Amino acid sequence: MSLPVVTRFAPSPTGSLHLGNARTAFFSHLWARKSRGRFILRIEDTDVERNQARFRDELMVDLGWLGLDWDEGPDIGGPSAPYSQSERGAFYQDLFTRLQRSERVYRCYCTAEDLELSRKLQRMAGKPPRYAGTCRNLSAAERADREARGLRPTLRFAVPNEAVIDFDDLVHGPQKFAASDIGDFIIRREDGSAAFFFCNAVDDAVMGVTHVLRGDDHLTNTPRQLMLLDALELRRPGYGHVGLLVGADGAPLSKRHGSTSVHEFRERGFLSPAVLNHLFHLGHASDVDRWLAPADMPAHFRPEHLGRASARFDESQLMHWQKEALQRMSTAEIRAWLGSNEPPEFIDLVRHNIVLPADAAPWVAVVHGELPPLGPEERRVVADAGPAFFSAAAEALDQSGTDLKQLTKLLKERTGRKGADLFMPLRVALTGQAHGPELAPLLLLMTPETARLRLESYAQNS
RNA sequence: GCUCCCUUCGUCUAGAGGCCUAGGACAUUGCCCUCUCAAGGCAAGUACACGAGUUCGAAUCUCGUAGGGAGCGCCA
Repeated sequence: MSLPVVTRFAPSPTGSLHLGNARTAFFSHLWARKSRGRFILRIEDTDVERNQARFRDELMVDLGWLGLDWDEGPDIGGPSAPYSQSERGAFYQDLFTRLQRSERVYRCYCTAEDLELSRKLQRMAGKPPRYAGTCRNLSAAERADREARGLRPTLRFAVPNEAVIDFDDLVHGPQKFAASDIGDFIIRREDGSAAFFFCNAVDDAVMGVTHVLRGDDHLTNTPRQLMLLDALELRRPGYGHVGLLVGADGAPLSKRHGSTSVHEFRERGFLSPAVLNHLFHLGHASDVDRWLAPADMPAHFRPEHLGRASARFDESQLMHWQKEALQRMSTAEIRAWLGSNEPPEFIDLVRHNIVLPADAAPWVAVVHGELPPLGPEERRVVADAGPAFFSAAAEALDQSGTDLKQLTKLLKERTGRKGADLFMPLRVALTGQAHGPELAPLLLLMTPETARLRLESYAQNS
C-alpha cells in the first residue's frame, strides 16, 4: 500500500452538483480511502456575486447521498479550518504581504475596460490575448498619481520572463510550459478578495493536500499556480487532470443532454450505488467490471488508470447498474424506494419489471385501477383470439375465480387453445400489456369482479 | 492567433514492439429457457482517425496531417 494520500473536493457553490464534478470528487474520495488517507471538502466561495448558501447546502446533501464523506470540511472543521474561502481572508492577506515584500507581485491600476480593449486589440492583431504589462514597472510617482485619482489596484503576479515550469502530471505524465507564454495574472481583486489561481493553489498546499484531481480544463493553468507556490515557498501538491465528462454527442455535458446534475438523477429514482458503479468506469479502468459494493470500490480503484481522453456519458450503461443495484435490494428496501403502500407480494412480483420508480405505475393500475388503451401488439393478440374466446374466459372465471391454473384448465378444454395462444390473450385482457410479471400471482391480486369486467370487455356483445 | 491536451468496437475501456487473426463490459441481433417481460445460458456483428518513417516485426516508438477539446478573464 502506498503512502497516505490527502485529496480534496473544492467546489464553488454556484449551481447544483454536476455529474462531472461528482466524478472527480468520487475519484478523489476513492484515492484517499484506498490509501487510508484523508478527504477534505473545501468550499470555494470567493465570488460573492454568484455564490448561494442554498447551493452549498445542496452540494453537501448530494455528496452525502453519494456516500462521499469528508474528514475535514466547513461543517465539521479540522486542523486547517476554516474550510470556506470566504472566511480565509486574513490568511490570504498575510500571503499577499509576503509576496509584496519579495517583490514578486505588483499593483495594477488598469480598469476592466482597459483590459478588455487590450485583449481585443491583441486578438485582432493575431496575438495571444495577454496582459500587456502596463503597470509592471510603474514608478512611485506614477503609482501615487493613480492612487490620487482614486483608482483601486488589483495585485498581479509578475511572471518571470525566461522561466520554464515543469511538473509531472498524475495522469498525463511530464509537462513543460514556457513562462513567456503566460501573462501576469491577477491574484487579488480590486475589492481585496483573493482570486482563484491564488487561493485555490495556496489552500491546497497549506491544507496538506498531496494529490489534486481536477478536470482537464485546468491543465494549462497549473504552471501559474506552481509559480505562485514556488514564490511562496509552499509545497507543491501533485496535480492530476482527468478527461472531461461529455454528452453522448461529445459536446460538454449540458442541459440539452437531459439530466446532468446528481440531484436530477436522484429525483428520477436512480440509486446512489448505481450512479457510483457507473462513474467508477467512466474514464477509469478498474481490474473488475462486475458490480461492486461502494465499500469495495477503493480497493479496486486504480489511479494510474485514470483516463486522459474525455468520456461520454451514456445513460444506457447507468441503467445497467441501476438494474444491478435493484437486484441486490430487499423487498422492503424496494418498497421504501418506490414509496409504495402495496403489499410485499406485489413488490416481489413486479420488481424485475421496474428500473425507475415511474415504471411501477402501470402495475399498480393492473391490481387496482384503470387499464390504459391497448397498444398495437396487444390489439393484435386480442383480435387473434376473437370475442368468443373472451366470452368463454369470462364464463370460466365464474367457476375458477382468480385461480389461473383452474381458469386455464377450463379454457383449454372449452377452446382447444394452449400455450401462448391461451395465455397471451388472457394476459393482455387482464393486464392491458403483452409483457409483464407472472400472470398467476398478478391475477390473484385482482378481485374476481375486476378480472371478469376486463375479460368481458373483449367478449361477444350479448 | 498562440500554448497545451485528446483520438482502440455504437458507448466505457484492456493494451506500455512480437502473447493481438486486438480482450472485456454495456448496448444491439439471433438461439435456448419460457404464457410474455425480466433474469440466466449460448452465439454473432462491430474498433486501433489518416499518412509517412524507425524496426525482422507497431494499436504500441518518431514525425506530420485531420478532427475534437481546453487555456490565454478582477469565473472557478
